[in-house]
Amino acid sequence: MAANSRLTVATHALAWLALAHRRGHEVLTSEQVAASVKSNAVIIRRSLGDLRRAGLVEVRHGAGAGWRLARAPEEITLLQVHDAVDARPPFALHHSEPNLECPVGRGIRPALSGVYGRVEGAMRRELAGATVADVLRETLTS
Amino acid sequence: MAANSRLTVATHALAWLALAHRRGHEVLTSEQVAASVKSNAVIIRRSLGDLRRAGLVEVRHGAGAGWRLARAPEEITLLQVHDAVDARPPFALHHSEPNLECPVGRGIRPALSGVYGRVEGAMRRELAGATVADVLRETLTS
DNA sequence: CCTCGCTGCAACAGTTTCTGTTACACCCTG
DNA sequence: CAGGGTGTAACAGAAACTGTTGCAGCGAGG
Repeated sequence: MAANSRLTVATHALAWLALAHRRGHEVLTSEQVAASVKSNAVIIRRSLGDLRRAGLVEVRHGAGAGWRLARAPEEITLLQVHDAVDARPPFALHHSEPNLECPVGRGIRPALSGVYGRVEGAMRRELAGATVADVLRETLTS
Repeated sequence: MAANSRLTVATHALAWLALAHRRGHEVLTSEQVAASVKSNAVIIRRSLGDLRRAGLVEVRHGAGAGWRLARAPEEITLLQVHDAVDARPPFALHHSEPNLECPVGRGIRPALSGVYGRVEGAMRRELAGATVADVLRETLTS
C-alpha cells in the first residue's frame, strides 16, 4: 500500500473540480471529492490543502463551504501538481556514506547525482507538457 | 530509510568491479564490494544476484570465488541496471478503484496511464544514455 | 448572535517496502 | 575433501503512505 498515488489523487480531484464547475457547481466539499476518488475525506483535504498552498485551488469556509480551482484547468500542469503534493525524487543515493578510501566510493556520488538530475529533468519536462484540461479531455473520451 | 538506493548500490558495485578488473583483480568477493559501498555483504549479493540474472555480471564459486562483469562497462547502460534491480514505476494509480458512476472516476485511469507512460519513457531514454563506463569516468575525475 | 456544516490538523493504527543482520545449506576450486 | 564464498530464508527496525477518529475553529445564513 506504500506506493505513491498522491499525484493520481490530486489530479483526479482537480479534474473533478473542473468538470463540476463546468456543470454549474460553484464548489465541491471534500466529501464529494472523496466519493469520486473512493477515498477518505481527510486524505482529500490533505491533498487539496497542498494544492491550496501552491495556489492551485481555493477554499471557502463556513456554511456552503467547499473547494474550487484557483485558475483555468488549461493553466495547471501536472508538474505543478507534482511539486505541490510530492517532492520526493525517484532515486536515492547511498544511505550511509560510502568508503572514501576507495576511489569509487570517493567520487561516485557527484557522478550519480549528475545522471539522476538529468533523469529528473526529463521527467519534469514531460509532466510540464500535460495539463489538468488535457487529462480531463482524455478522461471524458473513454 | 525506505528510499530506493538500489540503482545506486548496483551501479557502485559495477563501477568498482570495472575499476578493479582494470587494475588486475580478476574477481571481487561480495565482502570486498560491501567494503567500498559500506553496506552488508548480503545486500551486495542480493544486488549482484539480480545483475547476474540479467546477464550483466558473472559469478565464480568454490575457492577463489567472486564476481566480475559479464561484458565491457561501455556496454552496460543504467537502464539495464535499473530494470535488473528495480522494476517499480515512479507513480501509482488509485489504491482502490475509483467510483465508476462518476465520469471522472470512470475514465481517469487510462488517461493518467498515458501520461505516466510518457513520463516513464522519458526517464528510460535518459537512463539508456548513460553507461557504467560513463559513470566510472566521471567518478574518477572528481 | 448563534447554529451548523465544513475545514484544518493532530494523533494513531495497519500495511508495505527497504535495509540490515544472522544463520545455514550448498557449491566448487585447489 | 576442506574451506572460503555464494544463495537464500527468516526476522528486526525504520520510513512512508493510506486510512481513521477526534476535535478545535471558521464563517455564511438565519
